[in-house]
Amino acid sequence: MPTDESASAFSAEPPPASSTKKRTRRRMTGKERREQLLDIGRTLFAERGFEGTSVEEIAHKAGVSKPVVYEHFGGKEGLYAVVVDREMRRLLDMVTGALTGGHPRELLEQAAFALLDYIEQYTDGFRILVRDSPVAQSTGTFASLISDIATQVEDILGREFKSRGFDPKLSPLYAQALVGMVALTGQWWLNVRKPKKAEVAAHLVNLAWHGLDGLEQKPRLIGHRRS
Amino acid sequence: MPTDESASAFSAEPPPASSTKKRTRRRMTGKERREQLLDIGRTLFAERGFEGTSVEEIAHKAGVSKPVVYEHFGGKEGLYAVVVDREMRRLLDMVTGALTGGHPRELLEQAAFALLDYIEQYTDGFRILVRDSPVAQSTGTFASLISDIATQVEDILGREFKSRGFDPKLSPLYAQALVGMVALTGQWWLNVRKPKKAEVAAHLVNLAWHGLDGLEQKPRLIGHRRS
DNA sequence: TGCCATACTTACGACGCCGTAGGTTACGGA
DNA sequence: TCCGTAACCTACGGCGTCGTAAGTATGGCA
Repeated sequence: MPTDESASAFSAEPPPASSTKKRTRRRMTGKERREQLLDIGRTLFAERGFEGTSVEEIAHKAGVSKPVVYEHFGGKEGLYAVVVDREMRRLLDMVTGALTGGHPRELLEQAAFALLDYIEQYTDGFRILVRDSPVAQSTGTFASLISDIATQVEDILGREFKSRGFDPKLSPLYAQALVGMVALTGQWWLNVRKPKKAEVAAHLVNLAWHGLDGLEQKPRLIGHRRS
Repeated sequence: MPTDESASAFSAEPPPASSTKKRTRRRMTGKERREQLLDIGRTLFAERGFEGTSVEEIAHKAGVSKPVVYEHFGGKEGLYAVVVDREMRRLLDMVTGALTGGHPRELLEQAAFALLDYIEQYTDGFRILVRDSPVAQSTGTFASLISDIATQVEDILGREFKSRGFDPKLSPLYAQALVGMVALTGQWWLNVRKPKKAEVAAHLVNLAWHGLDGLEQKPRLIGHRRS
């Protein structure tokens, strides 16, 4: 069950020492170690939050001592910043990359599906993005990074709105609403895993597109590409 | 600007000592102090999170020393638990209390409006509910308390679904989607305050009811009671 | 083979925070 | 006016954590 990308190619703990001789621990290149620390940090931040995670623990899980972390990132905040930055990039890339197709409904489908994809593939990253950043007011005054993501999606809606004769000033509102819909449902789905992802996506699009009034019984995705 | 209810009737700091004689500090009854600590705790937890808040700081802001907090709540977790419990009660009361009217669309309107109301009136409480709980897996495996709230709303949807011939197994999904929609939008709205609350509610209901396809240009609330 | 940059360590100082032991003050009633 | 109870305080022990100073091993390359 591939929960999260884990590039760490080696066991974090030193090998069980089959021989009496103390097996000299594998030495990584700077880059390798850096990536490994990022992976571990992401995992820990996701499950304990920023303040709840200690540098010592990160270092320990990497089978390494504290100063190594300081060497690479200058501290906890540094590491966290890089983790968050990468996840935001990734999510944004996935969402915008999925926005193919001209029909607005197709766009909606792709976006929703991409977000669910991200949530499934990079669960830890998603958990971090949903939490509050420690250095609040960094980007502005947004409470959650996800809310921030939504603002980057709103221009897509804005264009659509304009072409339909709606007030484009409302696009941020609707963007937040749509993202919130998918995000919270995704969060819930992570713990239930009951309907399959594609089915969840179909229902979400069904709701977003037709509304409660025109709800269909057995919704199907139209422009569905990847599994 | 009444951001949050703040029952604290006295300044937290001791009076600036106008005379040379050390002005003896006001003494509260147990109940008063308890409420005051809850207020302060709510505020601090909202802005710094659970782990980021220290008992010392809470006590200090109350113009009191640490052991007082321990006397009343037995520790940080105790205080936090009470704060969370009260906020969940409050939100739930407001939402369920607003569910009057028979037409499903009216129900939706009332609920959405109530949630926005709560967000506006008890901002700090909302911020706490949106964050993760420190003792995760306490209620189950839910990441956010809001998600938990949604599950308590789903049976309303469930009934409606059954009467419409939809699969009631899907009501949790749609409940999460609807709550997520309002919650994230509310969070965003807290920092923008651009359209008025009633207008936001109208648009949200518009989206939830008609969907993107049947969007109306100037939505109006129907069963709108209080301001 | 020997050098040396780079990866990594042990050890420590300082600080903040949790939680408690035990003493002190105010206040209301007899 | 005295006394008991409820509200509150000072002072500490202990722990975990951050971040740094200074030294050690490793392995590629001349």
